[in-house]
Amino acid sequence: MCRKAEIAEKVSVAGYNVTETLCVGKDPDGNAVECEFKGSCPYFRQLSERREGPGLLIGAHAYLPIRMEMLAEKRLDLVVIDETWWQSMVRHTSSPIDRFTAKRQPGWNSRQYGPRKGESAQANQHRFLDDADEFDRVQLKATTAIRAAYDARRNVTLADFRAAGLTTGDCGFAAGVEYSRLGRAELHPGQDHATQHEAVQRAVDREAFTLARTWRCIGAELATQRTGPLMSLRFEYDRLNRKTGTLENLLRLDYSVEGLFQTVPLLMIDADADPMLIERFYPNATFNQVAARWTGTRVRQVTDRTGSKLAFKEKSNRDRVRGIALDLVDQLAPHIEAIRRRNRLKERSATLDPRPLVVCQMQVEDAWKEEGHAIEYDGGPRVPDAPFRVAHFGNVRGKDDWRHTTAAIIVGRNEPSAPELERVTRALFYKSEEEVPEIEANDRGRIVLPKRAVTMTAKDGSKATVQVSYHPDERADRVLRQIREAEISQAIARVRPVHRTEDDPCEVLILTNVPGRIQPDTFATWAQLVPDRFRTMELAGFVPDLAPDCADAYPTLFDSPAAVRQAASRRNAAAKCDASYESSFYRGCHTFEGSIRVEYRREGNRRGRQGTVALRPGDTPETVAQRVREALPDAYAVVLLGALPDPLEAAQVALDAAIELDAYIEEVEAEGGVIWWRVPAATVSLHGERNVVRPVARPLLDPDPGRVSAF
DNA sequence: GTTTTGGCAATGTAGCCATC
DNA sequence: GATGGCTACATTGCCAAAAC
Repeated sequence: MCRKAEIAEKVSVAGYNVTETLCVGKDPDGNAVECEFKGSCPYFRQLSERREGPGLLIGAHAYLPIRMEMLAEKRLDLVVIDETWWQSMVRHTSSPIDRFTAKRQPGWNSRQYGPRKGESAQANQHRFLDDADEFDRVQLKATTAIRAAYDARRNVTLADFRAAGLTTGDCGFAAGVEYSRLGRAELHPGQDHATQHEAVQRAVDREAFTLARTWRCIGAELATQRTGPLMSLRFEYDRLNRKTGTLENLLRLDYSVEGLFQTVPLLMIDADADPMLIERFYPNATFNQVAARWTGTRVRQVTDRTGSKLAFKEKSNRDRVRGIALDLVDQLAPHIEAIRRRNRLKERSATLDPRPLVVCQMQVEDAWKEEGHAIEYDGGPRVPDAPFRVAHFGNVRGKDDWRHTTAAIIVGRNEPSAPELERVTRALFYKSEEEVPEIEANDRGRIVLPKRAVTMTAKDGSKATVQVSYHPDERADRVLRQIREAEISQAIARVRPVHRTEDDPCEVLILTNVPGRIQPDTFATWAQLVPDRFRTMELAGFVPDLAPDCADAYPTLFDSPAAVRQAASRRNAAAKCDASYESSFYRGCHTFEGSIRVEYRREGNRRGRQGTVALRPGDTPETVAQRVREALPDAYAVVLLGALPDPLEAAQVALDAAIELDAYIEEVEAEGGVIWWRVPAATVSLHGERNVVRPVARPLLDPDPGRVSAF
């Protein structure tokens, strides 16, 4: 990227040769001079490399509208444009109305009024004076139309300008006069960045660029058959000027610049390409669809939450999203751990990082930072403790850091307001014959996008009807979808689904009901995804068996022991049998996958109480006991029920225990005894088929199951 | 050393209320 | 109407002291 890109574009727009003005040229005295950054300029490096033969030039989208010698079309065989570039072509600027109507003269010092071949000094001066007179006449026409509309507090229309006699030709002439006031000798490559910036800034101060652009926009719209308000030009009344602290009435310009490379073969690669938007810049484009197969990527989408910006201003909703993410991280933990072991030597590489990616609105990312969560965000330092990585909408395009992530969670969506959407659409299509209709304010005076019902179908055949906002104008609606839906597909594309295999799977969770281009495998509801309070305790790592202990350990989740009981009762009502099996099974086995049973006592009650603690890598009896005491500071005499295996071996131990228990039950039943519950078959099969040579000799219901004290 | 008993922690259900 | 949060109330069951 050029270090003077913003100067380069202005210079280019003014019709100057960018290379001669900024890169390599002559100063006013005719001395050869060059840009201070030329030595480190990737542009020039690419240029010199290319001179040696066929080559490849790489530049940012910002170059698309800039005329540069190196990018002259005759020098190029093929231009390739990647991803959504059209947004970099939209511009907005504004200037005080009275600056546009103020009396001004052409710039005598500009190259426009330099002596021409065979032109006498007198003829030269006449040409200047004639232009000054002509500019006065043109300006008067425009000012008449603008003043009338301004006094009536309405937007100026094309009919107003036509009635005043203004033509497209007038506007082109006036734009040239504005540029003449830039001055010629003020810019040359020998100046340092600051001096050039100042020179351009002086021109900006003189509003030459803005005023010239204003004429160009008016001229372009006058060339249409429309008669209504201008699409590119609006009055803004009583806007605060932050620099001066005064209120101003402004002419606001929304327009788009034109893409170069119209005569050279051009290939655009864009998964979300919209033909109408591309044809706006490249009318002769043809479109080819390339089908891509995804394997190993499972997509789930919620159908009952939109995920607006407003919704995530609520901390409770941000917490719920965090809960969903942590839940998914927990479910994927064995997979993540296996990848980490495999990549142990390369774990510093961001690309190989298996931790899930959460893509959210910027405000959510900022709030999490502020709330002090361990968070690793895109562009920030590595935070190994963070359970997942975070990036925000608008900042994920083209990035490749999440190619091997195990999951992506897309949180909410970015939707522009109706007026903003209309501004962008008008900017894109200001030269077209059709106006962009504007949405009227509702009863409360708010301008909001209407909604319509859209039915989505998942790959599993299930259907969901959701309310989705849209714009009645097709162009605006396409722009809306480019901003909203395309950003979601871009976020999903970060996990590189096309390059995945069954061995490198990825779970994608879309937490918005906006239907995108990507068909989900299945739908989910918000309630299904948000962990309930018991799951939240599990994710926190310690689940006491007793309700009062739950309430004490998690005061933010439960107000009282009764609340725990009630919640448990309701939860069990939904899956009564499972809960009984599970709790019995927990109690029967000393260890379960990734967790261990603990017993402890609390002040004021000598009775032993139990709970389950999630194991972390490297855990010892002391660290487990410490976590119990962190949750319940008055807990003492914490013991672990059973030995503490490596968490990764815990599953094996649990399987042994389950098989052992099953054998015991069969034995009891063979002797005519009755046991009212069985180990659920799913628990045994969960860990896969495994040959067990013989059950462990130790009786399962050993009254002294080898307790390990933490003290 | 064994059994009984009182106290109370823990549990489940019913029902009310607020919110979505 | 569904859901989630709470309290009241009756019942269950555990622990430890008391009684045998």
